Amino acid sequence: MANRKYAEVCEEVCTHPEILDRVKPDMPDEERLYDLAELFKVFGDTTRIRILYVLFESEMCVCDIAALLNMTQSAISHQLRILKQARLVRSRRDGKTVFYALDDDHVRTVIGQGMEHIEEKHGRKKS
Amino acid sequence: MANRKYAEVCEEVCTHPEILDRVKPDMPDEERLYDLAELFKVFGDTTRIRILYVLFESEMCVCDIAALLNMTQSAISHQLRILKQARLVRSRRDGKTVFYALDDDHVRTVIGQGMEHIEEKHGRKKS
DNA sequence: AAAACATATGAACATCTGTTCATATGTTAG
DNA sequence: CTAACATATGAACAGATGTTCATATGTTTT
Repeated sequence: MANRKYAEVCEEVCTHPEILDRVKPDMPDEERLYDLAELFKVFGDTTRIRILYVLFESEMCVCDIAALLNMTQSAISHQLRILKQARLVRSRRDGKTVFYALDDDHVRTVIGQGMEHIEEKHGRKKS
Repeated sequence: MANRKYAEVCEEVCTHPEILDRVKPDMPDEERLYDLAELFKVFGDTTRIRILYVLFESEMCVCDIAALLNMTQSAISHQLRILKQARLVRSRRDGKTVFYALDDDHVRTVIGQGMEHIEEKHGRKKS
């Protein structure tokens, strides 16, 4: 089950074994790629993106975020849990309320690059 | 239906109107935030991440990618369509075969930052 | 024109995901 | 201790998503 997979898909004319053999060793572990996809999955939801954007400004309690986004406290809490598990936000408790904040600056960079990509691609009308 | 939403969620003690009023005008349009989430959704799948990583090395035809990832030609083609719609890859036809390549460098930056985030967060054992 | 091949695509299916609702946990005030 | 409040969480439901299968499109060769 090791290396007859090349031939399974298309004929030998199409696949270029030399490329395959060169590229394959450079691929990261499956586990890393899986984790990476999981991370981006976290960014891939409007509610969570909006939460992150809100936290760009300042730390905030669950209740404030819910009010600001006009959503249920429960919904926000569920999403904050996901963001926290992904280490994108951290929380501190102050009495009854829990304040959430961005955990590091990768969040800003990633979202910033994403925004750049969108602006660039949407804003081109000619070649 | 305008501004009683603050009170709907929790009592006036919790929400801090001055924060809300300060943060709200700084939020991007809903449409942009939606597009941004859509973009990251594209990154949020193992198959697509693997495809992008493969294309880091060189342009490649559908068949080669399928062979390299040990997946169906159909599955890869479907995913390439999504990547192309998101302007993350572009394609050129050469006879019967179609070659795909990364469309710009935001891809590298975003994935790079994502990787950094993962490595950093996984690699911390002490405070 | 027909055969062969690389790629694209529509429909169907199973799986995953986000919200809601009800309720539990944890903290402070009385 | 009890009431009040902020947050967390489990179950359930609806909608989104990725793969497979069958088939269509497009290109080259004969």
